[in-house]
Amino acid sequence: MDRPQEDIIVEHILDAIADQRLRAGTKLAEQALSDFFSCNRAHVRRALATLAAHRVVEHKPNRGAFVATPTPEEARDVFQARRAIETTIGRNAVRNATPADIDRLRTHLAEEQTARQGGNRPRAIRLSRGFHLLLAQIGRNAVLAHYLDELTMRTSLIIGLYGSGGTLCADDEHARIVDAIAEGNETEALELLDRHLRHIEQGIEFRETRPQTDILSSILAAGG
Amino acid sequence: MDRPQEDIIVEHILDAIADQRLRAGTKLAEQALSDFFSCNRAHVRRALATLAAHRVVEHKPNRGAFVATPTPEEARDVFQARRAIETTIGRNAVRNATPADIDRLRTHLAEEQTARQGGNRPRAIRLSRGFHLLLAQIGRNAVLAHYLDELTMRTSLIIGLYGSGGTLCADDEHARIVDAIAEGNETEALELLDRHLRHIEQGIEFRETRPQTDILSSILAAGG
DNA sequence: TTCTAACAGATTGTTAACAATTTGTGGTAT
DNA sequence: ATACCACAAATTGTTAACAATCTGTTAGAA
Repeated sequence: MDRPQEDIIVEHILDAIADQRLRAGTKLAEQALSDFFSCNRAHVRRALATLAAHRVVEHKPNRGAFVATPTPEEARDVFQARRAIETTIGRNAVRNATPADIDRLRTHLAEEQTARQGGNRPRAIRLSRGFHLLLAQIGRNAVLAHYLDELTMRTSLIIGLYGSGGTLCADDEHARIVDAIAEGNETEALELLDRHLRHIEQGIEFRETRPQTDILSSILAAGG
Repeated sequence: MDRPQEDIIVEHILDAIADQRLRAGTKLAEQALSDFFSCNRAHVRRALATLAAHRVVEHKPNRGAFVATPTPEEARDVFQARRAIETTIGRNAVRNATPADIDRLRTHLAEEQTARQGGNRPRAIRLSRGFHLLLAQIGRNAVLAHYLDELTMRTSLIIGLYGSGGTLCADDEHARIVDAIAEGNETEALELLDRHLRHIEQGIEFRETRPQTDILSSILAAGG
């Protein structure tokens, strides 16, 4: 692995953001993080620099690092970027998907449904995001996959900020996308994917946001 | 400004990469950088972490940081990602372009032509990239603009590695794209943009690459 | 000559101490 | 009661020293 110590911090925080445990605006105090990860502040500071470069953390001089708070304009841009990127990802997926890939997708769908029916919302959120990342993996373009990874994390922040109560990918939409991919019906798959993304976007509603005062350590401890 | 010291280092190195002064594989020694920027190594290390997150620097444990060396597969992915992103950027540009924007584009084209005819290759490279970034600015999607910024820098590295001698955006192609935008002809503009990007990609040819032994300080000193 | 091993120098990695800034608290005056 | 100021605590920012690792050179043996 690359620089294990720092990468662990980065991954841990990214996971917490993706899972909507860490919410927009939460302060990421250096001391708290270096305590939690049993490392020194230099590691934490570099990890925070990395996270800031990924645009999921904002750095305020002399005030510290905070989980990014996307503006409504940024939210709009993120969704448009997702449509642009996932259209190409979807096309790649349709063209590259092997039977084994279709199996992986269907297995994933089943897990999603189980989590949803079992009322396991945190897991449903994670798997819902995982579906989109799985498509990107099948599409076999690492650059687009990486950008989608970033965008889905920012989407998590946006939904946490502006989403109505139960905002979540409808998994019957996921299922229909898989059907279209399995049939090799590119037009249909891309149409469904685009509509799906627009549905997610429609589920958000801009409103005033409150300052965040969550306690960091308990949030991070909840992670896998 | 955010964290001036570090951001200066990051911007300086990004500029050098975009301008093809810093080539793939060049070692970025911490001491050399902290000497050049008159700062301490902690700043340099955080700047390098940021650059690594942007995928233009690779970090090898205990060996140091190097300008990234994109593989042929990565190059292919970068170009496909550019087509995906710039298609949406182009559409936004056609729809949002004001007469003032068209003026800016035409002014830019003139500067490009001057640089090219005057044999000023470094400036031609910078302006050629600038054209694409200007389109992104007119498109008014900050997320896509940022990704394009990253992708154009990676394109610079790719062309530096695998480009045939005079690989450069043909500026008559740029001019025709501007014409289509000025006419509001979206289909034509997007078609031309896509073809333009494919032409750039066709100008590269994968071959073995040599280890790089450039001297960092003189490269950075050449920057604006 | 060629290969190996040991050493010295240079570079990266880690840590702790100190400085500067902000934040919260308590007291005082209006 | 409220506004304001001063002080203390906490947090971020900066720096230097030290440890670990790698690189290149030199000497010696096959």
